[in-house]
Amino acid sequence: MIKKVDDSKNKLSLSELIDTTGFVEHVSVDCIIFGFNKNELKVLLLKYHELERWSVPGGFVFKNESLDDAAARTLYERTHLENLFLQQFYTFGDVERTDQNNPHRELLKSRNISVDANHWIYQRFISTAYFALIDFTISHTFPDTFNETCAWFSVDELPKMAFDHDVVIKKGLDFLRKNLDYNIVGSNLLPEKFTMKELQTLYETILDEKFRRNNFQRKILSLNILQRLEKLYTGSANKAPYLYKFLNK
Amino acid sequence: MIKKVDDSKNKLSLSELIDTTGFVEHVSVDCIIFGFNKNELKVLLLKYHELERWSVPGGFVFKNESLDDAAARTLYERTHLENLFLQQFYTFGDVERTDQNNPHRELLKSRNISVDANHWIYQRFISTAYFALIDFTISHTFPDTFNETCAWFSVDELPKMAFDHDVVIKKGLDFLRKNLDYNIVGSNLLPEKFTMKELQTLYETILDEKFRRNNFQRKILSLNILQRLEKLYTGSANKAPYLYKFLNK
DNA sequence: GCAAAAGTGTTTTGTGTACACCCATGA
DNA sequence: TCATGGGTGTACACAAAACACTTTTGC
Repeated sequence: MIKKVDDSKNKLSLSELIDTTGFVEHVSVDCIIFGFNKNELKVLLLKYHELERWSVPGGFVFKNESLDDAAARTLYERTHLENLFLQQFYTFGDVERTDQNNPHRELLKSRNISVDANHWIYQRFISTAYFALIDFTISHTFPDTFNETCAWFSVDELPKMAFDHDVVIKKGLDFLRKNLDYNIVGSNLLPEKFTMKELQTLYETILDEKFRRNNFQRKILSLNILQRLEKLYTGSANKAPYLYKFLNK
Repeated sequence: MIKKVDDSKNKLSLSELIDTTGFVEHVSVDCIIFGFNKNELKVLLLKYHELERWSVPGGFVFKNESLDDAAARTLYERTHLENLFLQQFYTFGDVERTDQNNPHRELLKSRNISVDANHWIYQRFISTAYFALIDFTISHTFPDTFNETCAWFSVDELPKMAFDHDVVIKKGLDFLRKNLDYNIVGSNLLPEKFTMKELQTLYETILDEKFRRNNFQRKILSLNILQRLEKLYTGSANKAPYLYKFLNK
């Protein structure tokens, strides 16, 4: 049914990927990686070299592996990122969801892997989606000589996406907005030390609304989740802002 | 592998249930049915006659069926309830979740259905959970001569549950509380016409806290989601309360 | 001294809560 | 006319929003 090819330079080869002995068929996990940089909320997307469509990192679930573990594992395998804040937010299970923009066929063909036409890899996936939050400033350490390309995209300027991943991202962003937690979002998307203005811009970006400088500061400080540190002198001709860190970090 | 038995009195026989030709293996849906009656939030649970454990209605997913449709279908098959408000809230995927209190073995044995020991029905299920909200006052129309017993239980006095269904119910209740929508909860859990006091008791029950009569009324009315109807004369020696209905009904 | 940006103080507005009072109902 | 429970009005506390002013920084 499956003709294996030499694909050993990859951490997890595609022929292994579709070998069903260990995987739960028709089930996958997807991870949206959110990062924040200069007024923009970004997502980290992957693209196989030979394809024109981008996708969020994800993969299959082993039969003896929990969904949460599968999310963390596939995230690591495809980005080398570890110990991220990961949270499940929705499971996508429409019948047509993998019909559109399904890159599996061309991907397997271009690699000379022949798979039976009615193999489950061509059928509908029930996909449980997670989102991860990471500090954008350490993101350039990603391995970009993987078997795929990775790049950051602004959430409102997504490229051509595989499957229904544009819908997945939209829903993930909705979830992030509705369940906004000052502590979790701030402490995972910002570097360890940050100014009040950076924190404010982060929340303004995610929620897509503006706050008053002074009222925002008062509200955040009243939550008692920040520790005030030294001042940050940038050389500009104005009062130097304090740096802060989250108490739980 | 599977020895069929005559089970034709059931809508969906167990032998069909474990016949894997049409189902996605290792995947299921579960539905928590919430009902409200006299200061108590209840869940509708099912029990096979020969078993000691109760479970929420649920079932398997056809390969050409969406998760949402599967939830609605299994709910109908096992309770004959249709067109309910149904919402997905979480997908449970821990490896040990179906090890504990798994009734499949004894159920199949008692019905003389022999299934291979390593059949997927004995393995871990990835289960997407939904909750439904229904008007308790029409609930007595359920068929109770099904192939199982069904009964209402208070959410804080659950019987011995199959699998991890107690955890599923707890998480569903949490979701309901955190995402409380006055419109959705009220218009699905109450009869068409209701008094302000009934509405208040509903919210007090779900949120497990008390409100002031007058302040609650003001707050609800300010949302402009209710239509005031005629008064309700009960024969008691006090001012008759207005009846209300939701505008979206 | 000046502009720019940060920090803090004060006033106003709005919402939630507590208390009080009046009204309808049937015995 | 009385007890009971429903409806409405008002006062207060607190938080959010709006506005104003002061402080720091480098030129």
